[in-house]
Amino acid sequence: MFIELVEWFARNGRPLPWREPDTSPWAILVCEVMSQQTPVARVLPAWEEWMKRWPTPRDLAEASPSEVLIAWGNLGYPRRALRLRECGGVVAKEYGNQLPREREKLLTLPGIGPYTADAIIAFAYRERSVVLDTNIRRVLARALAGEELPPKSLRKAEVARAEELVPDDGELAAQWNAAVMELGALVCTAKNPKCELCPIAEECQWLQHGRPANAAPRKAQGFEGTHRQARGKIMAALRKTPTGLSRTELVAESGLSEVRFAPALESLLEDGLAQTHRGRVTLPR
DNA sequence: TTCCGGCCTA
DNA sequence: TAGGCCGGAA
Repeated sequence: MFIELVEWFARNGRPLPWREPDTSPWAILVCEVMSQQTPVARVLPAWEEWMKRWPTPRDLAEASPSEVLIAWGNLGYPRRALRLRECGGVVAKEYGNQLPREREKLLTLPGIGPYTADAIIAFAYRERSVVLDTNIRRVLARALAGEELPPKSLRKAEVARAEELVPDDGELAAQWNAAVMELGALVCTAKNPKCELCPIAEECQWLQHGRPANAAPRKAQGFEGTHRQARGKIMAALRKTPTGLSRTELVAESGLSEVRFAPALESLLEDGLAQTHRGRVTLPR
């Protein structure tokens, strides 16, 4: 399985700039955080500009929150932009501006959870780690367990199953993780997978069993999204006018009704994504 | 309109 | 361990 996947990756992997060997660990961290929520096509230009502007953790930490939020633009989930900046501050102060390599230390950094820590260990430091993002989880669920999709939350058994496949050698482990992830992104997709292009189709339990649908289909998103959407509209208005707006102007600019506006603004203030300043609402200074 | 995701909180 | 957080593609 290793050879098939790594050879497939060598031929079919996308030439993404952060895969260049001279990419710094910090640049890879930035890319991972951006990619947590956003398709590669939109991360690409944002990452290029971001790294040119703030090449090291300290550079980012020294920028103001409002600058950072404006540069983050519409990448989504702006709390993560603030956490990334805080993360830069911790790395600058506690680790001499060098991203640590130990998993336990990475996990203490703001905005860095198990997936991102493992991805950094693999892709920045080329050391062995068990990377489990949704792409990899889906590929393994299909190939090994014959299931269409993995469960929502990670169980120990799933980690153990993945662990067995990761090579001992760090460089080979990094290649394995990258190859499985890319297969999930390009071929073994959630919908309409291209099994005819899959290098491990012969071994895939899911394909051999006729691609059965998941036992319990994921429940529909329903009616949510309105609050998040309202937050997004307010953030967009604040990015557009960094000098700030009166509350009345902000209601108008966001196009929200008062009943949607009020709780959304309140939650943004609580999250530190906005602040009030002499009767005006602004991005955090 | 529906779908996607890693971190964090409760 | 489930649910909230964002925006754009399909």
